[in-house]
Amino acid sequence: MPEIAEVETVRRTLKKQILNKKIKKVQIFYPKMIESNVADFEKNLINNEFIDIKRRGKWLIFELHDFYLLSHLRMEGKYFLKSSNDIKEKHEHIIFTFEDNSDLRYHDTRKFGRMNLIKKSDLEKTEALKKQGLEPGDNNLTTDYLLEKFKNKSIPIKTLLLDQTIISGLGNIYANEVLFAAKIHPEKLGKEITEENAKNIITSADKIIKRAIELGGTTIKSYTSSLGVTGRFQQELMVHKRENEECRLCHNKIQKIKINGRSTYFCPNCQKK
DNA sequence: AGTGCGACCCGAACGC
DNA sequence: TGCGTTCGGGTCGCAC
Repeated sequence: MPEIAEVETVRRTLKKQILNKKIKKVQIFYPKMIESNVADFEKNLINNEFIDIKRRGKWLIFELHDFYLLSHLRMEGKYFLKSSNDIKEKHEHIIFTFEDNSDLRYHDTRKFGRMNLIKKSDLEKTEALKKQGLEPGDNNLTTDYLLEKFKNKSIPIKTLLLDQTIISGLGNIYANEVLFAAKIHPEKLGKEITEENAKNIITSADKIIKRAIELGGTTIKSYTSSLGVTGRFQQELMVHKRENEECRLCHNKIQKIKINGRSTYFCPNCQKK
Protein backbone atom coordinates (compact mmCIF):
# COMPACT_ATOMS: atom_id res chain seq x y z
CA MET A 1 0.00 0.00 0.00
CA PRO A 2 2.28 2.74 -1.11
CA GLU A 3 1.30 6.06 0.34
CA ILE A 4 3.31 9.25 0.23
CA ALA A 5 6.12 7.99 2.47
CA GLU A 6 6.55 4.79 0.47
CA VAL A 7 6.48 6.62 -2.86
CA GLU A 8 9.06 9.10 -1.59
CA THR A 9 11.25 6.21 -0.45
CA VAL A 10 10.99 4.62 -3.90
CA ARG A 11 11.83 7.95 -5.53
CA ARG A 12 14.95 8.46 -3.44
CA THR A 13 16.11 4.88 -3.90
CA LEU A 14 15.61 4.80 -7.66
CA LYS A 15 17.22 8.18 -8.15
CA LYS A 16 20.51 6.75 -7.01
CA GLN A 17 20.30 3.90 -9.50
CA ILE A 18 18.82 4.72 -12.87
CA LEU A 19 19.62 8.29 -13.88
CA ASN A 20 21.38 9.10 -17.16
CA LYS A 21 21.47 5.58 -18.50
CA LYS A 22 20.23 5.17 -22.07
CA ILE A 23 17.14 3.00 -22.40
CA LYS A 24 17.63 0.47 -25.18
CA LYS A 25 14.53 -1.71 -24.82
CA VAL A 26 11.05 -1.46 -23.36
CA GLN A 27 8.90 -4.57 -22.90
CA ILE A 28 5.23 -4.22 -22.12
CA PHE A 29 3.48 -7.35 -20.92
CA TYR A 30 0.29 -5.70 -19.71
CA PRO A 31 -0.61 -2.82 -22.05
CA LYS A 32 -3.73 -1.86 -20.08
CA MET A 33 -1.43 -0.42 -17.49
CA ILE A 34 -0.38 2.31 -19.90
CA GLU A 35 -2.89 5.10 -20.23
CA SER A 36 -1.16 6.89 -23.09
CA ASN A 37 -0.62 5.41 -26.56
CA VAL A 38 1.31 2.17 -26.14
CA ALA A 39 3.28 2.34 -29.41
CA ASP A 40 4.37 5.91 -28.62
CA PHE A 41 5.25 4.85 -25.08
CA GLU A 42 7.82 2.41 -26.39
CA LYS A 43 9.04 4.60 -29.24
CA ASN A 44 9.56 7.70 -27.11
CA LEU A 45 11.35 5.91 -24.28
CA ILE A 46 13.87 4.06 -26.43
CA ASN A 47 17.15 5.98 -26.71
CA ASN A 48 15.87 8.36 -24.06
CA GLU A 49 17.13 8.50 -20.48
CA PHE A 50 15.74 9.31 -17.06
CA ILE A 51 17.38 12.53 -15.92
CA ASP A 52 15.47 13.09 -12.67
CA ILE A 53 12.66 11.63 -10.57
CA LYS A 54 10.14 13.90 -8.94
CA ARG A 55 6.94 13.23 -7.03
CA ARG A 56 3.55 14.82 -6.64
CA GLY A 57 1.32 13.20 -4.03
CA LYS A 58 1.48 9.49 -4.75
CA TRP A 59 2.54 10.04 -8.37
CA LEU A 60 6.12 9.35 -9.35
CA ILE A 61 7.30 11.63 -12.14
CA PHE A 62 10.25 10.28 -14.10
CA GLU A 63 11.79 13.11 -16.09
CA LEU A 64 13.22 12.30 -19.53
CA HIS A 65 14.66 14.67 -22.12
CA ASP A 66 11.36 15.78 -23.58
CA PHE A 67 8.80 13.66 -21.75
CA TYR A 68 7.62 12.81 -18.29
CA LEU A 69 6.73 9.27 -17.36
CA LEU A 70 4.02 9.38 -14.72
CA SER A 71 3.73 6.29 -12.57
CA HIS A 72 1.15 5.52 -9.91
CA LEU A 73 1.84 2.42 -7.81
CA ARG A 74 -1.73 2.16 -6.49
CA MET A 75 -1.86 -0.82 -4.17
CA GLU A 76 1.11 -3.02 -4.81
CA GLY A 77 3.28 -1.50 -7.51
CA LYS A 78 7.02 -1.90 -6.97
CA TYR A 79 10.17 -1.22 -8.94
CA PHE A 80 13.09 -3.63 -8.98
CA LEU A 81 16.55 -3.29 -10.46
CA LYS A 82 17.74 -6.50 -12.03
CA SER A 83 20.03 -7.83 -14.68
CA SER A 84 18.42 -8.24 -18.09
CA ASN A 85 19.52 -11.88 -17.92
CA ASP A 86 17.24 -12.55 -14.95
CA ILE A 87 14.15 -14.61 -15.67
CA LYS A 88 10.96 -12.58 -15.92
CA GLU A 89 8.75 -13.04 -12.92
CA LYS A 90 5.02 -13.53 -13.14
CA HIS A 91 3.98 -10.08 -12.01
CA GLU A 92 6.59 -8.04 -13.82
CA HIS A 93 4.52 -6.09 -16.33
CA ILE A 94 6.87 -3.46 -17.75
CA ILE A 95 10.61 -3.90 -18.20
CA PHE A 96 12.97 -1.08 -19.14
CA THR A 97 16.41 -2.30 -20.24
CA PHE A 98 19.35 0.09 -20.12
CA GLU A 99 22.42 0.03 -22.31
CA ASP A 100 24.50 -1.56 -19.55
CA ASN A 101 22.07 -4.54 -19.52
CA SER A 102 20.53 -3.59 -16.23
CA ASP A 103 16.74 -3.59 -16.00
CA LEU A 104 14.21 -1.45 -14.22
CA ARG A 105 11.23 -3.74 -13.74
CA TYR A 106 7.75 -2.73 -12.70
CA HIS A 107 6.11 -5.42 -10.59
CA ASP A 108 2.45 -5.27 -9.61
CA THR A 109 0.57 -8.28 -8.26
CA ARG A 110 -2.86 -6.76 -8.68
CA LYS A 111 -2.22 -4.80 -11.87
CA PHE A 112 -3.78 -1.68 -10.36
CA GLY A 113 -0.85 0.62 -11.08
CA ARG A 114 -0.88 3.00 -14.03
CA MET A 115 1.71 4.70 -16.24
CA ASN A 116 1.33 7.63 -18.55
CA LEU A 117 3.95 9.12 -20.87
CA ILE A 118 3.34 12.78 -21.59
CA LYS A 119 5.14 15.59 -23.37
CA LYS A 120 6.86 17.91 -20.95
CA SER A 121 4.67 20.80 -22.02
CA ASP A 122 1.58 18.80 -21.01
CA LEU A 123 2.55 18.34 -17.38
CA GLU A 124 0.48 21.25 -16.10
CA LYS A 125 -2.50 20.10 -18.17
CA THR A 126 -2.50 16.59 -16.74
CA GLU A 127 -5.77 16.06 -14.87
CA ALA A 128 -4.41 13.56 -12.38
CA LEU A 129 -1.75 16.00 -11.21
CA LYS A 130 -3.87 19.14 -11.45
CA LYS A 131 -6.38 17.66 -9.02
CA GLN A 132 -3.82 16.93 -6.31
CA GLY A 133 -4.39 18.85 -3.10
CA LEU A 134 -1.73 20.16 -0.72
CA GLU A 135 0.84 17.81 0.75
CA PRO A 136 1.48 17.34 4.47
CA GLY A 137 4.26 19.74 5.38
CA ASP A 138 3.23 22.34 2.79
CA ASN A 139 2.98 25.80 4.40
CA ASN A 140 -0.21 26.47 2.46
CA LEU A 141 -1.87 23.60 4.30
CA THR A 142 -3.53 25.75 6.95
CA THR A 143 -6.53 25.37 9.24
CA ASP A 144 -8.39 27.90 7.06
CA TYR A 145 -7.73 25.79 3.98
CA LEU A 146 -8.94 22.60 5.65
CA LEU A 147 -12.00 24.13 7.30
CA GLU A 148 -13.03 25.58 3.95
CA LYS A 149 -12.76 22.14 2.34
CA PHE A 150 -14.51 20.35 5.21
CA LYS A 151 -17.40 22.72 5.81
CA ASN A 152 -20.79 21.47 4.56
CA LYS A 153 -19.33 18.01 4.09
CA SER A 154 -21.57 15.23 5.44
CA ILE A 155 -18.77 12.74 4.93
CA PRO A 156 -16.70 11.13 7.72
CA ILE A 157 -13.35 12.83 8.27
CA LYS A 158 -11.62 9.50 7.60
CA THR A 159 -12.98 9.54 4.04
CA LEU A 160 -12.03 13.19 3.59
CA LEU A 161 -8.43 12.46 4.58
CA LEU A 162 -8.30 9.90 1.76
CA ASP A 163 -9.53 12.50 -0.75
CA GLN A 164 -6.37 13.37 -2.71
CA THR A 165 -7.84 16.67 -3.92
CA ILE A 166 -7.82 17.99 -0.34
CA ILE A 167 -4.64 16.56 1.19
CA SER A 168 -2.43 14.74 -1.25
CA GLY A 169 -0.59 11.62 -0.24
CA LEU A 170 -2.47 10.04 2.63
CA GLY A 171 -3.75 6.49 2.23
CA ASN A 172 -5.59 4.18 4.56
CA ILE A 173 -2.69 3.54 6.94
CA TYR A 174 -1.70 7.14 7.56
CA ALA A 175 -5.31 8.36 7.59
CA ASN A 176 -5.92 6.00 10.53
CA GLU A 177 -2.69 7.04 12.23
CA VAL A 178 -3.26 10.77 11.73
CA LEU A 179 -6.74 10.59 13.26
CA PHE A 180 -5.41 8.72 16.26
CA ALA A 181 -2.65 11.28 16.79
CA ALA A 182 -5.15 14.12 16.37
CA LYS A 183 -7.58 12.39 18.77
CA ILE A 184 -10.49 12.59 16.34
CA HIS A 185 -13.14 9.90 15.92
CA PRO A 186 -12.95 8.68 12.30
CA GLU A 187 -16.73 8.93 11.85
CA LYS A 188 -16.85 12.60 12.81
CA LEU A 189 -18.29 14.47 9.84
CA GLY A 190 -16.34 17.05 7.88
CA LYS A 191 -18.69 19.83 8.88
CA GLU A 192 -18.18 18.98 12.57
CA ILE A 193 -14.41 19.41 12.40
CA THR A 194 -13.29 22.27 14.64
CA GLU A 195 -10.39 24.62 14.17
CA GLU A 196 -8.50 22.74 16.86
CA ASN A 197 -9.21 19.43 15.08
CA ALA A 198 -7.92 20.87 11.80
CA LYS A 199 -4.80 22.17 13.50
CA ASN A 200 -4.14 18.76 15.01
CA ILE A 201 -4.64 17.05 11.66
CA ILE A 202 -2.05 19.32 10.04
CA THR A 203 0.50 18.86 12.80
CA SER A 204 -0.03 15.10 13.06
CA ALA A 205 0.08 14.51 9.32
CA ASP A 206 3.33 16.42 8.99
CA LYS A 207 4.93 14.63 11.92
CA ILE A 208 3.76 11.15 10.92
CA ILE A 209 4.75 11.47 7.26
CA LYS A 210 8.18 12.88 8.13
CA ARG A 211 8.80 10.07 10.58
CA ALA A 212 7.56 7.44 8.11
CA ILE A 213 9.86 8.76 5.38
CA GLU A 214 12.73 8.71 7.87
CA LEU A 215 12.03 5.04 8.50
CA GLY A 216 11.64 4.19 4.82
CA GLY A 217 7.88 3.86 4.89
CA THR A 218 5.69 1.09 6.14
CA THR A 219 6.02 -2.52 5.12
CA ILE A 220 2.69 -4.12 5.63
CA LYS A 221 1.05 -7.15 4.15
CA SER A 222 2.85 -7.74 0.86
CA TYR A 223 4.20 -4.28 0.38
CA THR A 224 7.91 -3.60 0.33
CA SER A 225 9.23 -0.72 -1.67
CA SER A 226 11.72 -1.17 -4.46
CA LEU A 227 15.03 -2.96 -4.29
CA GLY A 228 14.18 -4.90 -1.17
CA VAL A 229 14.05 -1.78 0.95
CA THR A 230 12.00 -2.62 4.01
CA GLY A 231 10.07 0.13 5.74
CA ARG A 232 10.27 0.21 9.49
CA PHE A 233 7.38 2.51 10.27
CA GLN A 234 5.05 -0.41 10.93
CA GLN A 235 6.81 -0.81 14.27
CA GLU A 236 5.39 2.55 15.26
CA LEU A 237 1.81 2.08 14.10
CA MET A 238 -0.58 3.04 16.88
CA VAL A 239 -3.86 1.72 15.50
CA HIS A 240 -3.59 0.42 11.97
CA LYS A 241 -4.02 -3.38 11.77
CA ARG A 242 -4.14 -3.55 15.58
CA GLU A 243 -7.74 -4.68 16.07
CA ASN A 244 -8.36 -5.96 19.62
CA GLU A 245 -4.83 -5.08 20.66
CA GLU A 246 -4.25 -2.62 23.50
CA CYS A 247 -4.05 1.08 22.78
CA ARG A 248 -0.45 2.08 23.40
CA LEU A 249 -1.65 5.13 25.32
CA CYS A 250 -4.68 4.09 27.37
CA HIS A 251 -4.75 0.28 27.08
CA ASN A 252 -8.32 0.17 25.77
CA LYS A 253 -8.98 -2.22 22.90
CA ILE A 254 -8.43 -0.88 19.39
CA GLN A 255 -11.59 -1.22 17.32
CA LYS A 256 -11.99 -1.96 13.65
CA ILE A 257 -14.94 -0.62 11.69
CA LYS A 258 -15.74 -0.04 8.03
CA ILE A 259 -16.06 3.47 6.70
CA ASN A 260 -17.00 3.70 3.05
CA GLY A 261 -16.05 0.05 2.73
CA ARG A 262 -12.53 0.67 4.03
CA SER A 263 -11.01 -0.78 7.20
CA THR A 264 -10.75 1.86 9.85
CA TYR A 265 -8.92 1.38 13.15
CA PHE A 266 -9.25 3.64 16.16
CA CYS A 267 -9.19 3.78 19.94
CA PRO A 268 -12.73 4.48 21.20
CA ASN A 269 -11.30 6.01 24.37
CA CYS A 270 -8.66 8.30 22.84
CA GLN A 271 -10.85 9.25 19.88
CA LYS A 272 -14.26 10.14 21.27
CA LYS A 273 -17.03 11.37 19.03
C1' DA B 1 -23.15 19.45 -6.59
C1' DG B 2 -22.68 16.05 -3.16
C1' DT B 3 -22.56 11.39 -2.04
C1' DG B 4 -22.30 6.35 -2.52
C1' DC B 5 -20.82 2.36 -4.67
C1' DG B 6 -19.26 -1.06 -8.17
C1' DA B 7 -15.35 -2.13 -11.09
C1' DC B 8 -10.72 -2.97 -11.74
C1' DC B 9 -7.26 -7.11 -9.99
C1' DC B 10 -5.52 -11.49 -7.73
C1' DG B 11 -3.39 -13.70 -3.66
C1' DA B 12 -4.43 -14.65 0.97
C1' DA B 13 -7.53 -15.82 4.35
C1' DC B 14 -11.54 -17.98 5.52
C1' DG B 15 -15.48 -21.45 5.61
C1' DC B 16 -17.14 -25.86 5.03
C1' DT C 1 -6.93 -31.85 2.28
C1' DG C 2 -9.38 -29.32 -1.09
C1' DC C 3 -12.41 -26.47 -3.06
C1' DG C 4 -15.27 -22.30 -3.39
C1' DT C 5 -15.99 -17.70 -1.44
C1' DT C 6 -14.76 -13.37 0.56
C1' DC C 7 -11.75 -9.62 1.39
C1' DG C 8 -8.86 -5.70 0.58
C1' DG C 9 -7.63 -1.18 -1.07
C1' DG C 10 -6.55 3.69 -4.57
C1' DT C 11 -8.95 5.70 -7.91
C1' DC C 12 -12.33 6.37 -11.51
C1' DG C 13 -16.77 6.71 -13.36
C1' DC C 14 -21.47 6.16 -13.07
C1' DA C 15 -26.01 6.41 -10.61
C1' DC C 16 -28.97 8.76 -7.70
